[in-house]
Amino acid sequence: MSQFWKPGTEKPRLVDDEEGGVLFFNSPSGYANIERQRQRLPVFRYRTAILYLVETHATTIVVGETGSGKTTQIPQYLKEAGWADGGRVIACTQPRRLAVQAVAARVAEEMGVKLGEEVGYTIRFEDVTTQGVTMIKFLTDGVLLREMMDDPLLTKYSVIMVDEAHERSIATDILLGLLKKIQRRRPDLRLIISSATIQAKSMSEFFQPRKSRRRPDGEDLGPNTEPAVLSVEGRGFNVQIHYVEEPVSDYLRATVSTLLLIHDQEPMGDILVFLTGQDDIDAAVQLITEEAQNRGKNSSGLMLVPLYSGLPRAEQELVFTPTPRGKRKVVISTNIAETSITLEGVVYVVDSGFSKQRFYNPITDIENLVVAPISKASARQRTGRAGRVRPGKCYRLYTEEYFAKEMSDEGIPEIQRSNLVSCVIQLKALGIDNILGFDWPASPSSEAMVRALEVLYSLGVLDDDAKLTSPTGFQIAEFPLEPMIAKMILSSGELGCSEEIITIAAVLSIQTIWVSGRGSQKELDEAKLNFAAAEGDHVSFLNVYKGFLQSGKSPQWCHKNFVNYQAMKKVIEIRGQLRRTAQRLGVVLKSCERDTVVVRKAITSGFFANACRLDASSHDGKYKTIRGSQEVYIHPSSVLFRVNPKWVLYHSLVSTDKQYMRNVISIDPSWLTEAAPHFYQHQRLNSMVH
DNA sequence: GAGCACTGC
Repeated sequence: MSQFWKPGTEKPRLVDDEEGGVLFFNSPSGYANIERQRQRLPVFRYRTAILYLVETHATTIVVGETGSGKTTQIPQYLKEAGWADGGRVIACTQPRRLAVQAVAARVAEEMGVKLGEEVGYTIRFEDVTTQGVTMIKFLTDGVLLREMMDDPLLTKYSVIMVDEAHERSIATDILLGLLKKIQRRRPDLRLIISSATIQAKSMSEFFQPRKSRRRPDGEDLGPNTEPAVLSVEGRGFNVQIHYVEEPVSDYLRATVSTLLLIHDQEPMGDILVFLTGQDDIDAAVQLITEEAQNRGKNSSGLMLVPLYSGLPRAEQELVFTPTPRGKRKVVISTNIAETSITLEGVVYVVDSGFSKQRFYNPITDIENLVVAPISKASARQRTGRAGRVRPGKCYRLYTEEYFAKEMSDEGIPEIQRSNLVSCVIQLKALGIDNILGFDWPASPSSEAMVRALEVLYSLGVLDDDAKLTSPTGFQIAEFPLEPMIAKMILSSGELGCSEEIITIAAVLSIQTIWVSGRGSQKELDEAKLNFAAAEGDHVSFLNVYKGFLQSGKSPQWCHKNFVNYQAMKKVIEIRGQLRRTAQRLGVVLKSCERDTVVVRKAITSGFFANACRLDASSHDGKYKTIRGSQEVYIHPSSVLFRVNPKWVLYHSLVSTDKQYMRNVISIDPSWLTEAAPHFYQHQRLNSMVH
């Protein structure tokens, strides 16, 4: 989301909204009354209590609702109480980059200091801190995990506050597990776990010491290891909740009619609608437009604004344009508006009760995106979006009984829904050898862990004892990339094509380099053809990158070629970081010029497990994976679509009605045995070739 | 000839 705001620019003003989201703030606040504002926050009443608990307890869990002020105030209280004395640093982690920047800026302003001095932040590509000067440091939890690779005990921090712990992202969960471990070695360290709701109980159980030591009076045994729990009320307005009386069969139609009902009967105020994805949203916009036309004049005052992350930046920013007088803004959004973006002025929320969620099947090793019912916690979060400026109303398109009896309290933590390859290598690199016995806040399935161990073993990252190999395993862990991509970079050094492979790795790290939503699909396809390489998509990426450089990194060139300029800038940035990492690890930086064979061999060294063979008996482009004989097809967006080479490698699978391979190259099967003899025994492969 | 919830290093 960093496209919304660049540090150092003045407008629009961003303010932390206590949920890691960002609020665009209209009226500038005066410096004079900052102190008074701070004291009006609900958390202020708990200042002494918080400081006392942190002083006396190893772990303090703060349950703070929206608008409590915990994120901005607690680090300042800690600093005022001396936790940053003697060169120590107070850390506060956030799940998202933009939240890190916004909160740091806000706290620096409240303290009247220059951002990057006493108050700083670190996110990937940006370290706005000064060593020896910065006392309060905001950072993404991913960055803190990376810091642990150099300093496993995080010795420079006196207090670490993990904010938004209820979101249960993979990085947060790994961090919590590791911090619990660190605590035993560092009695001086204090943890604050900040969570929005109910999870406090399970969180408190997690931080409960296995056997509680008795503390004889007067003896200093360090802090109490029992976690303390403190609740701070929020400052949101009351939101009235409406349920449907009967379950709805078509939530899209129900959404549209609810929306029009609100518009007809309720006073002015913007509406926020939660749907699942782009398809839903586009369909809803069309339905509403048609319905509004049918109904005539009364429904003409709607300003429909779709919102999802795939939308071009300019269109995303439309959600922040002030609602014209006499109009009612209707933002139709994915989950992005649940946590990442906060909209000012929303009074009505329509909640479909669904969102798209990732699920991972360790047996097939496939991640799937599925429309699934949301949790109660999610429903409450969505509801809260209506009470930011004045009392609001939330329309839930499910019954009250369903909410009470069927909905789960919390969603399944991300770590239990994901492929664990990156997560396992990170723990291994931090010296956690017993992955299956690691104390997780929520344990992933052993199948998923075993599958990750297998993949890492086949990549040569782990040895027979499941220990990180040296140097390969340690080197791969150093890269901020999926291990299979990192492996491909290491091999490229030996094959003499690291410059090309690093470009490919950077492109694969971002969602897409193409512009979406401008012009027709046909135009985009034609534009892509200019860069198409017979060898496949990865080689085509190299052509785009080359063209971009030759144009002098021109935005006009991008526009003409349907290439996303922001994405290309990101590619350059990531590429730079990967080059520096590669150099540090002794990977020879070299270009292979036009030799696409070595490029594809390097890709094969990382992705050999994703090899597929064209099924000769079928004529519809059906492939079979070598590993599991699964039926897969080349995605129509690939340059190899309908080309159907006999042997291919894919980067990832996306499953809809069929399993589609995305980002595909053609290979020679002999490269497979060359790259991974242990994985492809000769006999087996030979029998498939003939 | 079709589809990409959302983050992060």
